[in-house]
Parts: sequence; structure tokens; C-alpha cells
Amino acid sequence: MGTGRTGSRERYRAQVREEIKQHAWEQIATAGVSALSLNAIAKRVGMSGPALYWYFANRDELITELIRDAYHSLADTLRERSRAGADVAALATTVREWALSDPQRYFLIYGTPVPGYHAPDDTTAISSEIMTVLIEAFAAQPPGEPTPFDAHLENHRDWADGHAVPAVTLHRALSFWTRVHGVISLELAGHFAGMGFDPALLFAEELNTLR
Amino acid sequence: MGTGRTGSRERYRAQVREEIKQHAWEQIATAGVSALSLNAIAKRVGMSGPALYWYFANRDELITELIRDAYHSLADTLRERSRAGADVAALATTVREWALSDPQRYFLIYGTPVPGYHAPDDTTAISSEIMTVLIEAFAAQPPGEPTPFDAHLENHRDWADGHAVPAVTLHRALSFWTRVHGVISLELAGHFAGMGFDPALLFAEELNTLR
DNA sequence: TGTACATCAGTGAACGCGCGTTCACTGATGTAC
DNA sequence: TGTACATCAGTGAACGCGCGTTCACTGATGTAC
Repeated sequence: MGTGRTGSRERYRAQVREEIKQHAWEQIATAGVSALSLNAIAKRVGMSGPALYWYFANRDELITELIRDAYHSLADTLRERSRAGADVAALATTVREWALSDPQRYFLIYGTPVPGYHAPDDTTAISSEIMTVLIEAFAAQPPGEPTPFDAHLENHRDWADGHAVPAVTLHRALSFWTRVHGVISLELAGHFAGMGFDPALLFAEELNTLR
Repeated sequence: MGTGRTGSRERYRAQVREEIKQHAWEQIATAGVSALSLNAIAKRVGMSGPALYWYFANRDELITELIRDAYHSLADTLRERSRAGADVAALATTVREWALSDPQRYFLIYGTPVPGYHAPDDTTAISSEIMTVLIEAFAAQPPGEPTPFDAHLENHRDWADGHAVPAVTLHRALSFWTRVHGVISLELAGHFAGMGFDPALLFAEELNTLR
């Protein structure tokens, strides 16, 4: 089993964990997260069901890990594009393409919540990382006239702690976020089916009118 | 069993069907649709599991019926408020309150789609009824300058068959729809949790800037 | 009004199934001396 | 370099469970004559 150097077992573990998660994603893409079965995954990976318990404590821990990975994937993608100089419109497109590339991964985060299930704490940290990217992207834009909602936001901006930006900017980031999800969630759930227009154009227009 | 008049059996059937569906909704609200169990419902209703098969052919038919009812509920609510003279903002609030009153019912329609499941055909009819209400609500507003997307819509407006309105109006109805769902779906899925601001104000603002 | 009969509504037992998870056990791997 | 031993990774059998669904059967209900 490898070279015998310290950590070869750890590398093997990480490798198998990754393989398990990959097959889990395939199963989720095919039948949704509610149909995710440990035994089915094990069979695909080529081991017995109980062997999975060497890598994940139970089904919930596996799903939690997948949720974490999905969050990280989106946050990393956005941060990367932001560093590469992407503007607001480009960030929106990035989110949409990320969602289209694996709809069930998108829905695992932003879809129907399972009553009673509580997402792991660190996901909220990743969420605010995402908001940070958005706030910074809007920080460059001129403030404009504040609305009543901006005044309200001024009193409820704890979630944007370290950001020295006017409430108008926070408002824009929030509007950006809701508009992005409005189009994407309806599109991915098939509610534009049969209408014929191009969702990408509606999407672009929704974010154009935001500036 | 009642008077013996023609139809008493039918009335009884309808009554029991309704009771079954009511308990199904309670179960969905508690644990989500994926946890919906015929046996559990039967126990609550006070009959054996197999007895349910007198009222629904199988689990799928029951769920399909629930989806249909949810669509009808939203469409009826909107149509009613529209007839009562509600303007666009009032219609938006109506949708939001309808969603908040039973989040899992909202998600049954607009939440994560189950791969492979196909909604019954008549739900698309109800969908376009909803769009009709929205289009009519916007028809009164002055057209304004058409955008590139409006030009695109002009070539893809079959879904708005009977409506003699400019593409700008269709565009507004679509934007209304996506913005409504953007805020509501994030709110109901708990993604504003801990942020502190009032989602109702963000919601109102998103629809204010639409006019 | 009384009776015969078809239909409807329900029960309980049973089916096969796949699930998550535990357990005892085996063999391979890496490490310490 | 060789050996002893702890740890790791895996198997197969078994657990209890709840699920959707079928079946044969019973009794109640409504209807036709």
C-alpha cells in the first residue's frame, strides 16, 4: 500500500473519501439527495456497505460534508473570478453557470430545506464569505440616493461587520443575491419550460437594472 | 351512512379524501415531502394502511393531487385578490403571505425538483393562469422604453397567447415573478437567518424598483 | 315495504424490499524496537 | 534487517425497521325489483 512514508495511509483515506463523495454526487444528480443510499454508493465504489463507516460516521455526516463542499465550491469560484477582476455582471454569470453545471448541487444548498435539519455552523461562515465578495464588487459603484430600506439596513448591518461601505452598497449586494436566485431557481426547477425565451437574457436584464 | 339520497357515498368519499390530504399536509409540514408515508397517514386518519388505496391509487397519485391543490390554492388566492382590485404590490404581498403560511407547500411547487418526476399536465395550465393575473395587473401601466430583452420577448411570446400587451408588459410580469421568488425562496430556506434585517422591506423594495 | 344482490369500504396478514447500522472477525499495513 | 505488535481497512452475516403494495375476506351500504 504505497511507499511506507509517513502519511501514506492518510493519503489513501483522503483518496477513498473523495471517491465516495464523487459517487454520492452522481447519485444525487440522478435521483436527488433524498434517494442517496450508502449501500448503493458502496456497491459503486466496489466495497461492502459497512466499509463506508470507516470513512463517514453515518449518512448525515456524508451529506453534511457534501453540503460543505458545495458551499466551498461556489465561494472559491466566486473569489477566484473576483480576484481576476470580474465585475458584477460577470459574477452573476459565474453563479448561474455554477448552478447550471450541477443543478442538484445548487439545490442542495439553495433548494427545499429539510425541516429539522440544521446546516453545520461553518457553512454560515462560507455564506458570509460569499457576501463579502459581492459587497466588495459593489463597493466601487457610486452610492446614489438612499431609500427607506437603506435606512433600515443601517440599523441592521451587523452581518456586514468589517465593511466600511454605505448601506446602499449592502442593499445592492442583497438585491443582486435575490435576483440571481430568483431567475436561477425558477429556471432550474423548470418553470420557464415551454415559454421559449432565453433565461440568460432575462437573467442579464435583471442584473442590468440593478446598477 | 347518511340519508340514502343519491351521492351520499360520493360525499363520504370526498370527505375522507379531504381528511387524508389534510393529514398528508401536516406530515409534509413536519418532515418534508420525502418523508411522507402512507401508513403513517392512515394511522392518523384512523384506518389501516391498505384502506388508503380506496382513495388514492398509490403514493404518487396522492402527491400529485397535493401539488395540484397547492397550485390551485395560489392561483385562486391571486385571482380573488386581483378581482378585489389589488395592485401589483398587493399581489406580491399576497404571494409572500401565501408562501409564509405554509413553507413546505410553497416548496412542493417551487422548491427542489425531483429528477425524473414530471408534474401533471394541468399544472402548467394553472401556471399560465397565474401569469395571466400578473400580466393583467401590469397591463394598466405605461409601456416605457423597450430593452433588448423586450425585442427578444417579442419573438418568444407564444406563452402569452391571448394577451394584447406590449412585450415590455410581459417582461415586467416575468421580472415580478423572478424577484418575488428570489426573496421568498431565500427567506424561507433560512438564508437571511442571523442577518437581522426585515425581509418584508427588502421584498417591498425589490418590487418597488420594478415599476 | 321487503328482499336479493351488487358495490363499496374496510380489516389483517403477508409479500419483498432496501435501508442504516452493529458486530465479530480477518488480513494487510505501518511502526517501534 | 528482522520481528512483534498495534492499528487500519475491509468482509459477511445479521439486526430491526418501515416502507408500498397485494390479497382474501368481511360486513355495511345503497339500489333494483
